[in-house]
Amino acid sequence: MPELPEVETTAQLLGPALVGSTIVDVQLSWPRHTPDPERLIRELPGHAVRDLGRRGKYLVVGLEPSDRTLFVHLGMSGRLTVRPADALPDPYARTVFVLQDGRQWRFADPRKFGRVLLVADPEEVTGRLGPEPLAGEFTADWLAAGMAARRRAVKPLLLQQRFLAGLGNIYADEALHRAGVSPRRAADSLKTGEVVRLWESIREVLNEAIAHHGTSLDWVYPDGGMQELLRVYGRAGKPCLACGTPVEREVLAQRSTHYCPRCQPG
DNA sequence: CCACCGTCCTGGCTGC
DNA sequence: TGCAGCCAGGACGGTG
Repeated sequence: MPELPEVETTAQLLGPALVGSTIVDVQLSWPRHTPDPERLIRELPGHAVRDLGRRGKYLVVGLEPSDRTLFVHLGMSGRLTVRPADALPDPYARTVFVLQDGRQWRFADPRKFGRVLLVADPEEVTGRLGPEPLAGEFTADWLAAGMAARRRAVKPLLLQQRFLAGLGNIYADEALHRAGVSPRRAADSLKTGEVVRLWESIREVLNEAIAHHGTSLDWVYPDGGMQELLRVYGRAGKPCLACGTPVEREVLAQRSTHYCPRCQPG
């Protein structure tokens, strides 16, 4: 998916276009995107966008006058755009929020793995998420304690959103490479220095990706500039940028995993 | 707690 | 050129 940096980029790009706009209609061509389509159609119109934020990989839309919250998860292929009233239709626009001035806020999602959720209590969604990697709550000490309590391999642990919110397959691989930690290492086997390096690497790679508007993905962010800065993801067989050893790819926990066998031993 | 599998979906790429 | 098969950024639920 779109991971944390891509969602953050989306929130920053859409904020100026959406904040203050009122939603007057909701059109669903793929109702399964949302658990209760009729409720969405009934309750959302009339609300204005108060603010736009992000939590983990969710776009968080604060609404007024009621204090309901709209969450959008982009899944694997979701893309959010705001288009003029007379824009050509998008065959992949599964949900269209029509704004008062006629513009269309579109959720296009070819693979249909995305989600749209309207809730009264945001905790219904955020309560199942681990800490924000870029917030103060995510400290090296917290990471060390969390890892020490888990025996599973470190990469699948980093992908678990209830452990830490926002990392996906690309940035998990990148963070582990920067930290010099093998994705297969048991979480509780990392030494303190390795945990600290991993903590720094996670924050570094996410901040860098946000600065470059995320990574180019087929359906999502064709202009993301992080693509060329990836060191292992998608580079199987190519030399590690640090040591020249060919990058390896293997499947770990059902996910393709890229790493340098020399920089990330074990 | 954890490894592993299936499921939800479609489009693009690869190789025959 | 055509096309079947394989692959993909996520996440959940079930099983052992």
